[in-house]
Amino acid sequence: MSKVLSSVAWPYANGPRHIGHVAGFGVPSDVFSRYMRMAGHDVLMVSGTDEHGTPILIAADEAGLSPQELADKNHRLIAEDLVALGISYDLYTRTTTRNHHQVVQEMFLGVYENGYFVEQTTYGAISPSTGRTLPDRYIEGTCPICGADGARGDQCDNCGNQLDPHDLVNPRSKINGETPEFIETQHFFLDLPALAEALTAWLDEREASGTWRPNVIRFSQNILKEIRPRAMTRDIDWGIAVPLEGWVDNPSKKLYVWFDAVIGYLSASIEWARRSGDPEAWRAWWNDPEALSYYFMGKDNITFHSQIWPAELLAYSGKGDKGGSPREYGVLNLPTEVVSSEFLTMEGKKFSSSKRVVIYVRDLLSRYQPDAFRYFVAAAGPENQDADFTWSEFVRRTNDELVAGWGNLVSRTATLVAKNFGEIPPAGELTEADATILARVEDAFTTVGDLIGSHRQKAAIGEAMKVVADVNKYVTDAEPWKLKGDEVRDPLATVLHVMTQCVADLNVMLSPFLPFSANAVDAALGGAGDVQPMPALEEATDLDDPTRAYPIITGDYTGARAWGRTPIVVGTPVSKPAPVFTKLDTAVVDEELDRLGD
RNA sequence: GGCGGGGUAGCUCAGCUGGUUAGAGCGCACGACUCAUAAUCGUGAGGUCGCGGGAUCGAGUCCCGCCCCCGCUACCA
Repeated sequence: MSKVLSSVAWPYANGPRHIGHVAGFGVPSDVFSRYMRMAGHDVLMVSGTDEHGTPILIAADEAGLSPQELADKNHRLIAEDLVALGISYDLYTRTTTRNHHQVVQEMFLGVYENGYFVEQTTYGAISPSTGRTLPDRYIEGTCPICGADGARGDQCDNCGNQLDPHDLVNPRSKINGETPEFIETQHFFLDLPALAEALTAWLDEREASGTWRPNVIRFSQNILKEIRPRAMTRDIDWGIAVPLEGWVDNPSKKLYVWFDAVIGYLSASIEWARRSGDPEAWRAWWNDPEALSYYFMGKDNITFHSQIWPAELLAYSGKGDKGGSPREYGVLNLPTEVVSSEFLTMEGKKFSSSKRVVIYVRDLLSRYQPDAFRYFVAAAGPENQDADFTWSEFVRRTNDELVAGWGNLVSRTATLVAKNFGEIPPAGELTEADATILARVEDAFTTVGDLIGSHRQKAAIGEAMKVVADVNKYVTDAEPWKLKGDEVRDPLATVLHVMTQCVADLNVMLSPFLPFSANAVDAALGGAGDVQPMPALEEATDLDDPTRAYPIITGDYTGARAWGRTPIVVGTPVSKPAPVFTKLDTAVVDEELDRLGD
């Protein structure tokens, strides 16, 4: 049994999340975490809403809200969506808590005292009307190279050249059209070159483990080659204050959102510990070198998890070229594995809210079962390469695989048992076919478990579904519906017992993927419906500010079923079940396509 | 431009360090069965593995060139 930290990417609070987001970090992290708990590990699963940064300000301005009001609104929406998906966080919190601010400032001071911050004067754009940093991408103008209009500050889409915003002809703000002002400004840069050697050693060691996805490790090593200092502060009035004299009271200098967001993994662990009653409990996952940590995200976040975050941890721990020693948090663990998904597209196109090429989590779950979506992501998601979500494929996967394959096996098993015995019958002497299918199903725990443990969820659920087909075949061959009469009462009981055991096993095996229906199937077989514990939304008080409350996601997952066969109990009453999965009318394909923009 | 990924049956995709007649699911055709949300089981049709070269006894699987598609490209989050 190991301590396993399950670190899930922090959804950004500038709006509700679409299914592409949760396909990347949500479903994979939950499948993994549920499985690891069942396998006996001590899992701490944390995340939260990322609420700082320029896009929040822009979205708030558009909505006529303050940044905090906008973040409050979206944090709640996002948290509700994640609960509805059944993502089993131990704590899902947010970055505007007092606790998070304190932890981020402590991390800053640790890095600062060890000498890994260098103060530099830079030349940057600000909005004259607000005084805020104007990021490159929010500046547009005429390309100085090809003369095309509409070039962005970072790059011209017309000629493809990398640009400096200052070189643009007639630069203007994309936010309000005003002409940006270029000013000299002081910032703290994280001295990444001084950490490059330690980062390289860490990545080499991780590569040697052979567990990282090849594209993630290669991309990470690649960006290391061109490593250079990066500014960790911004001219902005929304964010976490820089905890140094002359800076802390400056309302227009804040820490860069990414500096603080990745620290969320640590601050959420600490918040969880404080709420659990043992404020030091988080250390078992962060200070013990034996503890494992897995980070789940979409590929756009790789840089921040395989470079910036490890660099912050190394710098705080005093493990770069400049040495140093940690402060109160001690030496902190680096990621065991950065598990990145590729991207999900929507009907062949990139998700785009403005073009209405999108389906939000909330809208999908208002019309379809969460497990149908979870199944789609696990079976056909962007695990190793970009994957396309289409409504016709979603309907097909649901109807032909979930309903017709697995749901039907559950249904025919429970019905046969209910009709013939009304309870789980005892097994008599096993035939070779009985023994073979029982062994086949039990062996699959190892195969499927190993695949989930190595983040090959597509292969894992594919293998489980193959076993479902094998059990269906066993039933067809055994023909229990032909066993009528007292003289075949025992053989009938045996077949139904074996079927029920196989279904119960498969239900446990599929439960990390399909937690809601796992509980329904368990109930259909006369169980308590408690195979998979579920997360809940709670209204929590800020630990350091009694006047403030916010929703968190938490849960008690200690009751998760063990990974492996649990013998069914003879005599358990079983009645004819209602369908567990809803078959979809193929008309929904056209209905949903009509909702999309062109 | 740079980096990365991908182009394999109608569709979605497996094919690890090269080796017998290239696989799965779905779809399609035919058959079996009827316990089951018309679900299940079997059989079959269907591919010059993007294009062109190359080294090899032998390549979808290695090397070179080319053509398409997608993503990332760091002070955007």
